[in-house]
Amino acid sequence: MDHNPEPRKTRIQTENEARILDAALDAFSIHGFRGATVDQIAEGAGMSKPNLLYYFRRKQDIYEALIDRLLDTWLEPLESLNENGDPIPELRMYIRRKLEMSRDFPRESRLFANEILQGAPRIETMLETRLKGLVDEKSQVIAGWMKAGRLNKADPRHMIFAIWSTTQHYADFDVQVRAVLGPDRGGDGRFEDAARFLETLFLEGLKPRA
Amino acid sequence: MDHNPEPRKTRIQTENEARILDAALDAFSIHGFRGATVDQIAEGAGMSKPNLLYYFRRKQDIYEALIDRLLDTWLEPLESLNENGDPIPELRMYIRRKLEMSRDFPRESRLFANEILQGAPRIETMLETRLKGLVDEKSQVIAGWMKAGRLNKADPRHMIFAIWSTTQHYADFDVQVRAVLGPDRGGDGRFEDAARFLETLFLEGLKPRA
DNA sequence: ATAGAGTTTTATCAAACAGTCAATTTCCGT
DNA sequence: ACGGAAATTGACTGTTTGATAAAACTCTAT
Repeated sequence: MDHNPEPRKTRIQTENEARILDAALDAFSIHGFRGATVDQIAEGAGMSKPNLLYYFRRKQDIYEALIDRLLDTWLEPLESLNENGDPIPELRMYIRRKLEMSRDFPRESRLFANEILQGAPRIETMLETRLKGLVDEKSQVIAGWMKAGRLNKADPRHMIFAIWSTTQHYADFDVQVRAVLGPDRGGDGRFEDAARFLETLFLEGLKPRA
Repeated sequence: MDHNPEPRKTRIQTENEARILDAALDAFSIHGFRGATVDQIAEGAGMSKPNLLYYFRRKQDIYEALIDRLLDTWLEPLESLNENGDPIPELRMYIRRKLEMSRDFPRESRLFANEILQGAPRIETMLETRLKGLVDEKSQVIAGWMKAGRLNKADPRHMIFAIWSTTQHYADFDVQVRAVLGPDRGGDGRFEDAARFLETLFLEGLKPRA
């Protein structure tokens, strides 16, 4: 019995949905849900507004499709934090991967930032269930490492916040970062400089050993 | 000669402008410039839209007034970083004050975040001049401390980014922070927990001395 | 108390907005 | 090549939005 007659997608449908989501990512990541317009997205996707609305009936449907697609990718680095690995390389890896995501998917990062800034009206439930669940789980792992003396004792949850904020900063506040660094240091090398700094910060801290 | 006949403000004018700016801060900090509406601000300020536009002729004028008022307050903590003080207490103080600003002025922080997220079209020049100038100056101070062996060697500019991002995270991503911490740890104590963690992170790092 | 500046409201506008509809055109398996 | 499904379009609707004009009202200094 075919109880889930998932309508198979045509070539054109697949292509156009991809074009729409890409253009919508441009718009929503900069202006947020309310600030972005359907006309703007349609123009970015190279099609008329009615045609766009043939694929996504409401503006909100586009937005939700984007958020859904984003979540798995976004949480994957934390999910793959391995309890049985060495704490230091595990942490180093996590920071590096989060920073790479800021470099490679800045629009996705900004979309997420915009949603949270606006009070996360559309993903609040997900924050309280899936995200909280994941952080709770990984906090236990980190707390275990700390108890075993393999990491300095500190609040694991705030540690995760610190990794999120420092790495996502290079996507969300990119304009500011580049303005402050100037043309010389603000080029492509800024992510390597950031990686070096964050490794020092998170592992060694700033106070000399004395 | 009175070449700048600054029109002195009446009582009503002073009161109403304050009410408008307060309501506008609510709206712009959540929805950004495009997403916030004049009607919404007028309602928040408890007056009709034409009345509001009697005080600020264009929506953009309200926004710019807010940004102007914000900037001095926002940069003050970094400005007061004292070259002649001890590096460790100076850093500790700077982090603490930035965190207090996130706690006491979350709307202002979100307004700023929204502006940067949107590519900072209205303050780009200021970022490249005033902000860059200040960061350049204070980076020299920090670099001096590092050269003297009073701080671990690291990129001062990225160090400032790290302090900005970690502290502002508690204002800009407040919804997420509270969702992840849950009702028990997400209460008013979260800023003290954050302060403790950030002090450990920035001074000691996470790798045990061993 | 009153004149004039300062304030508020009613009515209104054109543009931008999300979304609909019927008619047309394109695509694609047979 | 053809028929039906899929895709596209232009014309349109009702609403929201930023902004204006003019008339009516209120405050305050004299």
